[in-house]
Amino acid sequence: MVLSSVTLREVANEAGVHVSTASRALNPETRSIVNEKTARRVAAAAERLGYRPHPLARGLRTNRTLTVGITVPDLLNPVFPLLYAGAETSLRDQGYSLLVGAGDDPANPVAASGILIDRHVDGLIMANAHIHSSLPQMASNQPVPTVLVNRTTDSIDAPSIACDDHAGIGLIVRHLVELGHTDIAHIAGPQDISNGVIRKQAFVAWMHSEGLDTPPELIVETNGFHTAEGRKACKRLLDSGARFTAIVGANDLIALGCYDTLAERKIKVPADISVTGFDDMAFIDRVNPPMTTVLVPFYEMGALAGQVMLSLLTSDDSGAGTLPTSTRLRPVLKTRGSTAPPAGS
Amino acid sequence: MVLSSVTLREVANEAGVHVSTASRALNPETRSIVNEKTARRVAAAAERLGYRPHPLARGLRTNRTLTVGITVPDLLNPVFPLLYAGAETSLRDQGYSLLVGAGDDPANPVAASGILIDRHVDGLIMANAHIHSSLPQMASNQPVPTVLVNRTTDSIDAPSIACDDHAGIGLIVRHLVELGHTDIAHIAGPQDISNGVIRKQAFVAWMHSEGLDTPPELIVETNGFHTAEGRKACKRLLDSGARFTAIVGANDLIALGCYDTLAERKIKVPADISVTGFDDMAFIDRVNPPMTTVLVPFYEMGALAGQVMLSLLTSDDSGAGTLPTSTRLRPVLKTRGSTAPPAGS
DNA sequence: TTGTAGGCGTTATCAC
DNA sequence: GTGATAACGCCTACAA
Repeated sequence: MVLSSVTLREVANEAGVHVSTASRALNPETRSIVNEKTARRVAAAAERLGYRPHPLARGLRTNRTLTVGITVPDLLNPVFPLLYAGAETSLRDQGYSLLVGAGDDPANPVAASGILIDRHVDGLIMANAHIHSSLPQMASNQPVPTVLVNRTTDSIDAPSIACDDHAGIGLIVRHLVELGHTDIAHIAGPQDISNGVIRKQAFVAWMHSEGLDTPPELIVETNGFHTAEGRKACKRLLDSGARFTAIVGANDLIALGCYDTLAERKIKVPADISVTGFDDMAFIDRVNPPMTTVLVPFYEMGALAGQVMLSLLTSDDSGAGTLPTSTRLRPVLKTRGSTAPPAGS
Repeated sequence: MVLSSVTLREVANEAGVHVSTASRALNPETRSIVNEKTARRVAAAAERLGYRPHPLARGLRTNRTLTVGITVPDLLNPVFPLLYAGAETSLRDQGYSLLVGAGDDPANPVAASGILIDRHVDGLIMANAHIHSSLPQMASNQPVPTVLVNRTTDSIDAPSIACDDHAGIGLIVRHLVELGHTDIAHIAGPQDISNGVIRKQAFVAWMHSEGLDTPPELIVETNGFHTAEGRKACKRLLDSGARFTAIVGANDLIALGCYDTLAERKIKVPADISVTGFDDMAFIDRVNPPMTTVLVPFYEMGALAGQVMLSLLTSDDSGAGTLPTSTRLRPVLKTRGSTAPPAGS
């Protein structure tokens, strides 16, 4: 239990030593310098008085806040709380707290991170990068140690952790082809977001490698990974008059939007048209019909991002020899009730 | 864009004034004391240099961090990100940032808030209170300004914002009675959480006021508002051999657990048994069957909690005349596909 | 091994 | 109305 605001000076008095000795005794890094016995006396005094170091005073002095910022596009998409939980788990043990910034404005990608930077976070985990996002700069005029997660971009030179979207789309396309589909549509995500681009490119590539065609009218783009965008895009697809028996959604929410539009038009999933998602977000296995999708390990991505951040934060040579690694996690196909052989077969 | 670490002293130099004058000129509270013209000169210099006050230095001096902690039981339940978003919206405009603490350990209710307190949050929004939770204490040995939200407890003397659970259960019970149900079971939440207690009591009260019986075997309790708990409780209910045609779940997740157990036993919802939830969490309208539930305005609750917190934080007389208000927001019945007249009618 | 002194950037209390 | 000075609590050369 946290009790009173005891200062280091009081601990020092209680232990009969001077402040600096108390400081050294309590700091793991410098504990070795101090006499074994006095160190224990100080520790005991600190314990007895319920001493808690003042984070602001310490931070002002050390120029570190033990705080890491994490920016996510949208907290209401359940995958991002999951990502957060992963990162938090990795960082909490080392004494770091997470400060969340939510927002997905492409025009002002730094908006969410700006407030975090102003608060002097020691590092930044970006899950909302746009392709042209630039690395926000820190008060010290040096870039904040940054880790990209979920989305990547070449314009930020930072370690990145993401899902192997190319492979994921491959799982989906092969699954549909095995079911007998040949006319497959794709509702792509925004093309200023890496996931949107990669999944679309992967879709084309895998279709071709299966010997299938990808006519332009069967690929439509959205302005966001949201249900409403999925609804609109699905309408465009249907209104184009093009024939297809399956829709590959760029993520689960877009695919959910397809559910809505198809239901509106009395088109049955999967009897008339198969629909697939991407992410395997919470509860997507319980919608009607349960959605065939690809699991993206968001929790693990977050946990890994946290660990990479830790290694960035504790690397002695700051910036020089740190190698920006790029990790791609393996997706897993989740076959459920939204896919079936095409009507004609 | 945040650029360099310019200090107040540099701004003062640039403007040709002393640091203290610069401080006063930049602080809205004290701007009036300083000469109109020099104030503008300082402001211009600050703007030109891209000055950002150092939050740690300021906080160390003023003993305020412009940070509010929010503790939630479980970020993976989509209602809590919603709550968070509401609070964040209210507080951000006033310059406050939110620090999240997640956890729901009844044995150590302060666990989640402890880390926040240690970081000297200016206030605490508790959404994870247990009935016997005590008010965590601040470093200053004075209680942190606290707002209870979502869950309440008498053992903490703080303003509270919650849903009118009693009324909500009334909506549910009347709905089921109108459908013709008379044998209605309740799967209650944990009885060390206000929502669990109130909803259970309300269930009994409303049943009686409808002239219906509540035999003890038709009321089972869970250890948490989770799907797994709902599954287990539903099994106990069925295995008791008692007859019933409807289950009132203490929240949506518990009701989802019922879906699972009932499906396992080939019992159809709502044909054989009707099931209701509580919260109207995201996507619960898309499960199979779409769940009849009661909407709890979590976003509004969060926003209100943020505003109450602001008034606590800006009240001049600290603690003396502040009246702990208690607000109950109105729930809304959402009739969907998980409820129907009982089989015999 | 321990004590001394200075300063991180800001605000508040003086005096001018 | 403005300037000088101290202090918030902590860490860290440097000196002893």
